This record gives sequence, structure tokens and C-alpha cells, in this order.
Amino acid sequence: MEREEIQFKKIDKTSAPQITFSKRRREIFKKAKELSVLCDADVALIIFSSTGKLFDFASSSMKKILEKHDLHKWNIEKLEQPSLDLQNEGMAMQLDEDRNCSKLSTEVVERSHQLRCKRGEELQELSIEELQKFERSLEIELSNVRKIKDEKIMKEINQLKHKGLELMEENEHLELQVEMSKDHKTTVASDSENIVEDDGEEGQSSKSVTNALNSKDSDHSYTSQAWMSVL
Amino acid sequence: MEREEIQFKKIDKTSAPQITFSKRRREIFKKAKELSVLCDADVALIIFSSTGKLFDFASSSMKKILEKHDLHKWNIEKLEQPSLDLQNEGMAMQLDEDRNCSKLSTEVVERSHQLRCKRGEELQELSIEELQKFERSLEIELSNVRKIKDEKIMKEINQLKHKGLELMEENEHLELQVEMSKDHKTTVASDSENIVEDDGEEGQSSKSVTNALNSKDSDHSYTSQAWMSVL
DNA sequence: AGCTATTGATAATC
DNA sequence: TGATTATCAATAGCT
Repeated sequence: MEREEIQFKKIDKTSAPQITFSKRRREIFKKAKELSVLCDADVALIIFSSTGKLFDFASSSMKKILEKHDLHKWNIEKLEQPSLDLQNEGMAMQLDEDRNCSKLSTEVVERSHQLRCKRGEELQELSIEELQKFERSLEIELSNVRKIKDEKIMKEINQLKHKGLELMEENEHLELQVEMSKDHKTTVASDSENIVEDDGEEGQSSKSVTNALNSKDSDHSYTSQAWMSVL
Repeated sequence: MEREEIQFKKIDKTSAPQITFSKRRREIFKKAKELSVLCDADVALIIFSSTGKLFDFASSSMKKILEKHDLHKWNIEKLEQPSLDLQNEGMAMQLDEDRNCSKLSTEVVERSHQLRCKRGEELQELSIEELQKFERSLEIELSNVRKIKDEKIMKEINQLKHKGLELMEENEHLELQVEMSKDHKTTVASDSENIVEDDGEEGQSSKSVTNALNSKDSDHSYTSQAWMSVL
């Protein structure tokens, strides 16, 4: 640490770099351990050599320390700009999308933070391996739930669309019958009888909706158009 | 580092602990910086004091280093027990849930790993702050997309349900008309004329679906029942 | 905070 | 590699 640091040149090309690295690395790990023991500090040290090899040390649990680190950074970031969030919290969601988005982001941040804290407290006594496996299983669970939810939603939408189409066709069928019975009245008895037979079978599912007849009729054209746009 | 470490007792209770901690902390950060500069190493150092205060250093980007660290640990873990995964990969998913879960977990792990690598490569040149902000914005974006998606889906489902209900009521209305025109035939001219006027207005949206009439009629009772169960 | 005596760390050797 | 050593940095105790 003498000449090299006094000159504080960038690197050591001429001399053996690996030897210096090994020595310094050992010493800094030693220092880290000393600090954690003597001063009761939680220390995490991660070193990648220039060749990409990893050396790390953690006074307790690496995962725990990194979680704690993230949490601190999170708090700092949150406390750095509280005015913007408070502004948006005081306002209703009638403004432009930017503010809306900011408010939402605040909520998301709060929730994530709370979740992290709670999880962190509950999971402190688990080992690194247990925590990693738990993390994976949570990811799997989440992706499974989402997949199943999406499938069910798409299925229901398609069912609704299909049934709606069937109802529309049935409607048009019935309208045709009404028009036919109006145009021909009782002139052609055989045709109307055939149609009436079909309606008689379907009549089992009919209910009394006569009170809603007038109001519903005015919406009919809109209903059909909306259905067509949806389909 | 003399007497204290030679005695290597746990801590310093009698003397001022904060002073020792501060001094040692400064030195270890200095050492970390020196190591990173002299030996071209990637170093991350995280220290929590006994009072919970955070001090950290990263030679490049803290996020990048931690990602790299996770990745290394991950690879080690993967290489330590490859037989289990291979076993499950060779089997179909007909076994118990544990193996099923293990296989799925393997897949998820692979994907996460790949995603991490890709992201890591693309984002290597961003700063810590930029990466943190990017992370937040991605979380916000994701939650926004999900919220909006869910709202749209629920809206569409409710629309479909509503329109379906209207169509059903309209259907029953038309059925009623058909039955009326069948029962009374032309005996009551005034009533049928009124109804026929309404149908005439609605007739604008009618289309030719006569080819589907026969097949659709047989499904009618099922259609109504399905609709009721959905609603 | 600043000093200092003592010990530890380290680069250049072998 | 590993050990030695000259040199200087780190540090505890004190002010």
C-alpha cells in the first residue's frame, strides 16, 4: 500500500497482479471479519477478480444483508421526494394520467415496502437455501395463478360471446316469425303452425318480463350494434 | 488492530465503540476502493453499524454486482445437484406434485436466469441510480398494465352479461308475441298492430340467418340455462 | 477532531 | 507458490 497507492496509479501491469490481488483480498476479508466482530456490525463483502472469479463474505446471512440494503435504499429514495406523492394523494383521480400514474406508483411502492418488511421479519430465521427455494416457489405460484386466471377469463369471455351470438340469431329468427305472422296473418295456416310448434317447445324457459318490454325495445338497435362491435 | 485482535475478544465495551467503528470503517472502504482500482476488481461492500446505520460502496454499480453475485451463487447451486433436475426432466408429469413442482421450478429458474443475463448485459452501462429508477418504473408499468387489463376484462365481461340479459329479455318478449299471434291469430287486430309497429323499428338490424334457424332452435334451452348460470 | 506509539499490511524481493 | 523484509499504513488510546 505504499508506493502503489502513493503514486495511486491505476493498475499494476508490470508486476504480478494476481499476487497483489490475493494478498489484498485476504486482508480486506480479514478486516471485514474484524469489523463485524469487534464492532458488532453486519458486513457483506463481494469481490469479483478481473478474471471474473467471485469471493464473498457475509457476517450473517448474505441474503438478509442484501435485503436490508435494498430496504434502506428504498427508504432513502422515498424520503427524498415526498412532496410529489403527497400532492397526488390529496387530489382525486380526475387529473391527467401522469398524476394518476404517480399516485398509483406511490401505492405500489407502499405495498411492496410493507410486504418486504413483513416477509423480512417472518423469514429472518430461514437459511439462504430455504429462502431461495421459497422465492422460486413463490414465483412459480404467481405465474401459475396468473396463467389459470387468464385461461378462465378468456374462456368465460368466449362463452359469453358465443351465447350472445346464439341469442342474437334466435332473436332474428323470432323477429322473422313475428313479421311473417303479421304479413301473412292467417292466410297460410300450415307455415305458421310449424313455427309455432318450435316456439311451444322453447316456451318452457320463458318468464314474465312484460313490465320491461317498453323500455327494452328502445335500446334494441344499440344492443345489436354493441354486440356486433364486441364480436 | 493490535491488542484487540490479538486478544480477539468480541467487542469493545469499555472504550468508545463508535470511534473504532468509524476509523475501521473508513479504512476498509479505502481498502475496497484501492483493491478495485489497483487490481481492476469489482467490489461491493455493505456495512450496517450496530445502530442500524447503512454504509455501502460499490466499485461499479451495486445492482450489477449483486446481480452477478446472485448469478454465481445460482450457478454453484445448480451445478451442485444436477442429477435431481435431470431425473425430473426425463419423466412425464404424471408423478406426484413434488416432482412436478421441481420440474416446473427448474423451468422457471432457467427462464429467470436467462432474463437476468439478458437484462444484465443490456443494462451494464447504466448507473446505480438509473438502474434503481428503471426498476421502479418497470414495477409501476407492470402494475399499471395489470390494473388496466383487469379493469378492461371486467368491463367487457359485465358488458357481455348485460347485453346477454337484454337479448334474453328481448327473446322472451318476441316469444310472447309469437305465442300471442298464434293464440289470438287475427281476432284482436289492434293489439297485434301495436306490437308489430315496435318490431318494425327493430327490424332494421335484422339480417338473414335463416340457414341457421333449424340447428339453433335445438340448442335454445341449453342456451338459456347456460346464460342463467353465468349470470 | 488530532497525535503518537505500536502493530499490521504490503510490494519487492528471493 | 511460499517466506522474508524494508517500508509505511492502520489503529487504539489518549488529549
